[in-house]
This record gives sequence, structure tokens and C-alpha cells, in this order.
Amino acid sequence: RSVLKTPLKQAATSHSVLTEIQPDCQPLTTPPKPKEILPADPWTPTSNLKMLISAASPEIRSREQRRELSNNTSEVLQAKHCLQEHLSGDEYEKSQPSRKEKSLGLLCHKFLARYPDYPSTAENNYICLDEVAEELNVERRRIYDIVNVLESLHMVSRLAKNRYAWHGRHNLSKTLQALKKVGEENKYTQQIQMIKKREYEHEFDFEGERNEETARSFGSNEHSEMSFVELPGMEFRAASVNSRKDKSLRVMSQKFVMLFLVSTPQIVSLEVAAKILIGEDQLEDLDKSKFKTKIRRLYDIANVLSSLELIKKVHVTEERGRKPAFKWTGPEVLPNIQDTKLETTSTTPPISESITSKEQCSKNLFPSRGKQNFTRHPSLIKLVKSIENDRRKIQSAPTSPVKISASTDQNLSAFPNKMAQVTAIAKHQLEGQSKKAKEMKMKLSRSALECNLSSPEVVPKPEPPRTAAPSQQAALTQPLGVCPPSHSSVSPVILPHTHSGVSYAIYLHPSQAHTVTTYSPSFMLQPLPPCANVTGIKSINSKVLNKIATEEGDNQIATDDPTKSLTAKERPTIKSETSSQRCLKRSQALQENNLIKRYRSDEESLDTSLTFFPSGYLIPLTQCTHGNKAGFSDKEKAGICSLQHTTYSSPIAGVIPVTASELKAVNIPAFHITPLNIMLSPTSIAAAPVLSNSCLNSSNTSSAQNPSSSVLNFTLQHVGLIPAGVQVPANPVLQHMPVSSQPENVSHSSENMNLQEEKKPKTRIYFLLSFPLNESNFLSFLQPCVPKEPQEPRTVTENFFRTPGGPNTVSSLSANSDGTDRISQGTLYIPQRKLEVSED
DNA sequence: TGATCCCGCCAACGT
DNA sequence: ACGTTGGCGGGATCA
Repeated sequence: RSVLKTPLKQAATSHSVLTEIQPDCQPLTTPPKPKEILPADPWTPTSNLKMLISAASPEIRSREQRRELSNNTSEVLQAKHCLQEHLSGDEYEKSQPSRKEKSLGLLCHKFLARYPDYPSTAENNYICLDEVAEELNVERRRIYDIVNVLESLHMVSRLAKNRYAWHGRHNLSKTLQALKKVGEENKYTQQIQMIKKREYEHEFDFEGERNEETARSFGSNEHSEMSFVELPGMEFRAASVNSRKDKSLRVMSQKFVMLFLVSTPQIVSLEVAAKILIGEDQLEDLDKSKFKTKIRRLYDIANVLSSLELIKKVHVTEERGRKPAFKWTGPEVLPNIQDTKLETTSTTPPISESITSKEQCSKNLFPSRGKQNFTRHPSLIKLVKSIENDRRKIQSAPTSPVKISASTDQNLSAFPNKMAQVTAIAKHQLEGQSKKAKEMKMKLSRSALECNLSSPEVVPKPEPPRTAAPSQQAALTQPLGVCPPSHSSVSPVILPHTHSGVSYAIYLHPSQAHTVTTYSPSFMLQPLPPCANVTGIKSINSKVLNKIATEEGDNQIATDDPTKSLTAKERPTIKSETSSQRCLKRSQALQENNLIKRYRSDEESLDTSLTFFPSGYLIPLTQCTHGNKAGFSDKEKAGICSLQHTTYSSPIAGVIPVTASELKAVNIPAFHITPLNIMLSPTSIAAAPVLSNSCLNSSNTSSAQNPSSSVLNFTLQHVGLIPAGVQVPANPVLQHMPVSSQPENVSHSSENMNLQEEKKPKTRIYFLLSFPLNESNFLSFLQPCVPKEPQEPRTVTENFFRTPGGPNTVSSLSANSDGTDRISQGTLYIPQRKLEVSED
């Protein structure tokens, strides 16, 4: 036993060195290992020891242990050491109590080992911070570091006070897509170049213009927005209550990730990252301490991301010297825009193009801010180029191929030695699960579409074998970016995600979030699939309406089983009807009534509903779609489609008879949006531009989109974003624009979108704006963004919301079984997955 | 030594 | 008041 568990720990304290030096002996110097109880160490979840230990306060106990143990430790260490050697030989790894053992990276591995990469919806993967802290034997503070980063990736979401829900990598691809998009919007690429340029200049000392320009462009606009944008968000739910300022870590983490996603080489040095992150507020003059602090934080984030295998450390050799940097080793994120299905696995999307389009978009969006132009002095450009070239010389180590699932072995190899063992262990365990899931996904995706992603595995077809379940899961999981096929029904459909499909809501302005919340509730979404399986997503919506609140509470629970979720839902609100069918009907009816117009959807129509979250970060909407499509009846689809088109033009209002609450629920669903939703906080107008940018990409046609203010108001109110009395004007606006569902429609808009055209239908996008806009602004925002690939609509999602006005809902929510307070805040959120199903 | 980054104080916020 | 979150930076370790 000792072997297993401890190996890690003790092993060489710091590393091999120690071991070598004092292999047997006691570690005089540092009491290395003080560690706590040995047994516990093994990250094994089970470790009872931990429990025991936990009894004492963590710190105290840890310290005491250290002291006490130190003596023993040496012995232990030796033993372990031996063992280790046997085991792996060299790698004794780090286990000791040494600093490394305590590293965030290792801790994160342990943490991750406790949960599957692709948890099934059914399980209640909820995380109790206290428990985790105890089990892992660390102070809670450390767990926050991990969780915060995971939150930024939507791998976890906060449910309540000490609770978080584990989503694993299901939403990862979407999140990454959203982040990429935002990063592009923010022009991080340019910012990076500027920074580099500056550095370069400094060295050589150029003239002034550069500085000024850069500074300006840099400083002024975008960042600020960006920052806000980034607020960390969680996936679906907003769970959060995020009150605090969600500042740093979460946001920082997202930004950091964005940098990788927009960088061509996908390598980002800490220095540059720190500057950009800081820069947002203040241009360059960073003060040193600030810079230093930022770097520290980046290390924290990087450790977690590294544990996730999204990045790995490398060194960039520039003119100056080597600089620590990180290379993205995560999945490639397809640009939305792009065309669809490529088969290439590799990444090679036309970055330049995308950027360009983006830029344009941004310009369009923010016309006023002209400054943005990137600086483009010729001379500068040259510099930049040269720099970049240098940059490319990075030494990165091996990169691991990536992602997807690589086989276990590969993954292992990739890991650093130290961690490797540990990780490996954990991973192995986990991998089984994740791997399977991945495979399934892959298969599915492939079969469905041929995505590009990268899946190593090639199996083209989905196998039916496990299928039922698997398929579902796959759907749930969201495959990495794949594309989507649109398609029809069933099978492939699910695959949710595709990048293109990504919809996300951006909430700008963190602080605002509160505010936002206020007025807006959230609304959300629904998903449906789960319940019925595929069936009626929409129906769900209706249900949702009814009980949204309840659901939320359920959601955790619900998550597990769609079925259950339903029931749960029922109880609260609905109760009876429960059957999903009914829901569906209702929902359908509502939808139809309400709204919606349809658009053409064809099969593809996605149905989807979206949700908006008030939360502050980027939220990818997940969707659940899986079932939906299939589930939906044609009519629904039709109805939906129709709605959209008209929607703005004519407010739904007339149509809707339903109660507000219903509307809320319904509306969204009705809308069916697949596309993006963006919420801006009112305050941050500045932010707006950002948003717009995103939209930009898509481009668009401006067309018609402008909704009249009245419409907006109406919509918003119904949706619950704003209180009934409130008028939009200054407030948020909601709109949605349909893009064409089909390519054609889109096409007109811009070339950017071209690609899309070919492919499938496009999705529609809706935006929610919370800040005051002018009409003119508004228009710009409206522009539809079409995802590149249209994917299917996936959608579903979650739902719920809270409204300011709707205390009821809220309260009910709060009632959740969990007891969590999540809702208390008003936000709601719902279980995304609940419906999902998966499982099967 | 510079690169990393653990540790934990203590403030902000919630309850 | 107390508990939860988590910003922040000193200073210990690592390389």
C-alpha cells in the first residue's frame, strides 16, 4: 500500500535531486515531508485519513504533521523511494511534501482525478469544496484557485455556497469557441503585436509615434471592454451569484485562454499575457509590482490549464533571451466563421482571414472609435513580423498532439515526469471514462459530420454498439468542435456542438452583473431533450416556465436523470403533467402562439432554445439539443422559424397571450435561438463594441434587423430581462436576429460569411444588450452574426431565470433540494443537462 | 539568480 | 459576527 499511495508524496522531495542526495537518509535540510498523513495522501478519494486529518484545522494539522512526521518522514521517504524506484524508476516524482508536492498543478491533477472528463448527466457531480479540500488535504483557498479557473472554462459552475457542479469537458469546446471569438473581437491579436512591437521598439528605441499609437489603440478601446466581457462566466447558469467582483482569476483565465486561441502560433509568453491583461486598464505603464502580481496569477492559472492539458510550458527564445511561455495544446478551436467541414484535423484555419474579417467587423461596430486601427506603420509592421518569426522559433517541447483523446498512453507521456505518475494514475482511472466518452463522441461526430476536429480516431462511423447510451452522451458532451452537420435528425444531430453552433452570451461588465441581474433575470433556457428524449425540447420550455424555478433546484439533481429532473420539476411547479409530452405540447402551443415566426428551417432548424444568463461571463450556451431536433415536430420548427424572422419587426407582443412567465420561458425557446446571445451590462457601453464585434463577424446585414425599440422593450419584458415597467431605451435591448437559416440568407451580408453559405443554414443570432444603445448602435449590433458553420442548432439549454419580478420563481428555486442558494441571487439557472439525457 | 509560486493575511461579500 | 471567497504579495523554493 505504501507504495501506491505515497509514492507520490514523498518521493523526492523536490525532485530527483533530493532523492538522490538523500535517498535514504533523512532529509535534514528541509524537513521535507512533513506531510501529513501518509495514507491520506494518495489522492485517492477515499482516503479516510484525510478525513481524520481534516478534523483538525487544516493548517494546524498540516503543520503539526509536518513536524511530527518529519522525522518519520525520512524513513517513510526512503521506503517510498525504494518503492518508487521499483515502480517507475526515476520518477519518484515529486511527491514529497516539498513544495512541489504542494504545487497547484499537482493539486489540480488530484482534483481532476476525482471527476470524469465527461460526466454523464445523470450523475450528480457536484463538488463540495470543503470535502475536496479535506480530501486533498489542502486549504480551501487552494481549491478556489482551481475552481476559479475551471469556472472560467465552464468546467464547473457554482451552485451554491460550498458547492459547485462538475461539468467536465462537455462544454469546453463551446467555451473555447466563445473565448476565441471574444478574443478576436477584442483584437487580442493586435494587442499582442503591439506589445511585442513596443518591446522591440524599446530596445531599439524608436520614435514616438509608435508609443502613442500603440498606447492609444491599445488602451483605449477595446480592452476595457474586453475585460468586462470576460467576466467569468459560467456556463450555463449563472449561477452565480457571483458577486464579488469577479475579477481576476476567472476573468484572467479566460483572457489568458483567449490569447492562445487568437495567436497564431498559439504560444503566449507570460510577459505578454501579463501586459495585455494589465493593459486593459492601464496601458503600459505597469508598475512593476503590478506586473509581478499578474505574473504570479498567471502562473496559478497556467498550472491549472496545464493540468487540464490545455497548455504546456515552453520557452520562447527571442532576441532577448528565453522567456517563459506556454503553448496551447488543447483542442483546436474552429473559427466559427469558417467553412464547415474540413477534414483536416489540423488546425489551419485561415487565421489571417478570420482576423481580417474580425477587424472589419469591429470597425463596423465601433465606427466611432476609429482609433482602433491597428497601428500599422510600415516600419512597425516589419518589426512585428520579424518578431513573430522569431517567436516561431520557440522551442517548445514536444507538443502533444492533442487533445482529444489521445490515447492514454500518449497523454501520459506528455506529462511531466513528476506529475506523470500521479497524473497517470489518476488519469488512468479517469480515462477510462473519459476516453470512452471521447471515443464515442468522436465516432459520432465523425460519422455525423466529418468534422475536422481532430480526432485522432478515425472511426468514421458511429457505432451503434454502445450506442444508445453513448450516442447520447456524445451529444451531451459536445464534441469538440466539430461541425455539424446539420442534419437531420437524429444521429448526428446531436452532436451538438460544433463550433459553429456555439452560442454564447456575453455578459459584459462584471460589476454590472448585479445590476443586470436585477433587471434581467435570466432566462433561459431550456433544454429539453433530456426529458423526453429527444423530443420536445421546446416543450420543456413551457415547462420550464412553469417551474423553472423548481427545476433549478433540481437541476443539480436533475442533472442526473432527465427523468428525474422532470419529476422534480413537476413537483414544484408543474407537477402533474409532467410528462414530458405535455410539456412539449404546451410549449409548442405556446411557442406557436407566441411567436414565433419561423424561419426556414428545414430540418435543420435548430431548435434550440437559448438561454441568457445574466451572469457575468461568457457563457456558452449549451445546448442540449440533442434531441431536439428530432424531437421537434416540424411544426414547431416552423413556428419557431417564423418567429424569428418577424420577430423584431413585429413584436411578438401581440401574439403572446401567455403570462409573462410563460413568455419568458417560451420566448426564448421560441426564438429558438441558436446563435449567440449577448448580454451587455447596461453600464458598460463601452463594452458594447465588443459585442458588436463579435457579431461582426458574422456580419451583416444589417438589414432589417433593427428592432424597434418598442419591440425590444416588449421582448425584454417578456423575457424577463427587464421589469415590466421598464422601458428599454436605456436599458437593455434584446434582439435577435435571424440570420438566415440558410446559407443564402446569410450570404448577402458579408463575405466573411461566405463560407457559411455554402454550408448549411445558418443559425440565427440573438443579442441581448443590456446597455443603452442608440439606435444606430443598435443596428450595428444587430447584425447578425452567423456562425460559420451553422450547425445545428443545438440548443437547449437551460433555463430559468429569475426575475426581479418573479420572486416566486426564485423562491422556488431556492428551495432546491440542494438547499443551495444559488438562486437566491436571483439568478437562476438551471440544469443544463438535466434533460439531456444521456444516458441512456 | 531569476523563475516559480506556496502560503496565508485580510478584505469583500454573504448569511 | 462569523463564514466564504478570493485578491494580493512576501518570501521560500526551484532550476
